[in-house]
Amino acid sequence: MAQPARVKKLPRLDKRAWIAAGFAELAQHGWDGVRVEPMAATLGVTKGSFYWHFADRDALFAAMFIRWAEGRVRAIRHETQDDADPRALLYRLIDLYARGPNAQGLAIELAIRGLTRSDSRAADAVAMVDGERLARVSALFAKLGSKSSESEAKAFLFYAFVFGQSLIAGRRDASLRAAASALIVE
Amino acid sequence: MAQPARVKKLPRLDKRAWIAAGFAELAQHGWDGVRVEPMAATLGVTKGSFYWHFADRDALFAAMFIRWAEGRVRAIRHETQDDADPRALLYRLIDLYARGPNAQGLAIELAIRGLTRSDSRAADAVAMVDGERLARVSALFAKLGSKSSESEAKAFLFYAFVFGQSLIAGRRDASLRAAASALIVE
DNA sequence: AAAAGACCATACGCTACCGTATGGAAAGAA
DNA sequence: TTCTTTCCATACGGTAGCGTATGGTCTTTT
Repeated sequence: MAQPARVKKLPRLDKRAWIAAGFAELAQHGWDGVRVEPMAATLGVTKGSFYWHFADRDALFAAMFIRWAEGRVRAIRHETQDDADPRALLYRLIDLYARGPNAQGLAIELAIRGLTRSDSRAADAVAMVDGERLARVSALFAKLGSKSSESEAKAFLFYAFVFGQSLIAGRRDASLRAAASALIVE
Repeated sequence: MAQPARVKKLPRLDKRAWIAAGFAELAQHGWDGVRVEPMAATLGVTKGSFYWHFADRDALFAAMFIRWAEGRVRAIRHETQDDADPRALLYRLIDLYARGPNAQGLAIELAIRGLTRSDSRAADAVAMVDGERLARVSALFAKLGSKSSESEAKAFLFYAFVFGQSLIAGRRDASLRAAASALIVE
């Protein structure tokens, strides 16, 4: 009596559920944590489920790359569609990636970027996302009056800063972050 | 006849050799690649050697954190001691971390930074290095005429950009990188 | 030369996974 | 209901790597 309780009733998982579980592990323990049997345990199933949905562990990785890229592109388009006040939007974007909220998503992004050297599929996904981001932000800077070449440079600087800041900031230096942001946006 | 040749004669390794091998693996295959038995094989010894020098695999990690932090701090002091032309020095620093040269060191740095969330020893090492870097670069900006608070913000922006750029740049966008660099330094 | 210490080889037990094979149960179609 | 498809459990065999135990071989000291 007293089942593990980890599960509501009958899981009946699909690919999506496994991919989501993969991202959860990736965010917390890196690629090292994305292992079939432990994930099956936390999902309340056995690996029999996994190997029905995926050929092998690597197939899950591939699916995660694709899903991540698609999701990111969609999110970026959504985040940048309200172009009433470009300057305010830029500040909001910085906040969006500033460690505090969505540490999850940031960890995932960094983990995927860590593979770009060795895994071409990861590199493709990242290239796709970066292309979308740079195009969108570049457009925002153009709207603020920059020339085409300058807006591209600013967009590059913008995103390089956003990611770099997430790497070096220790959660407390909010004032430093704000001051540096102003240097870019203003 | 025809030994494996991987080794000159009698290795007789010490801690340093193992740590160096650890960094080599880390740069190429991430923390996943830092495994005792495979490393022993490429070093031409057996793991008997490893477990004489280190208590366990984790002890190697700890040693790597410390060595990395020390080496980085030393390097930064050396790189920034020639303060004749601060502006030129800043450009040189950017080049130093721009993917092309020293992809090795960059991969190591990113790998270590990837652990800061889960491993406090890695977090300590990174904090130590960042502190040194920010202090040094901040001093450079001060020398260029910035006020204390502003020079700190610029230093923060500078290093955030440097690392972020290494994450998103695809080796070819040298012109973008140059334009963005000018936005910071000038 | 003999003893002490530093370094490594060999061999072993053990755990954590991977992937496969096969037989069910659950859910939908006929 | 019966058949079919979809999904999962169970049970294997296999590998890679961790850490230990023990004895051997250099190297240095006395």
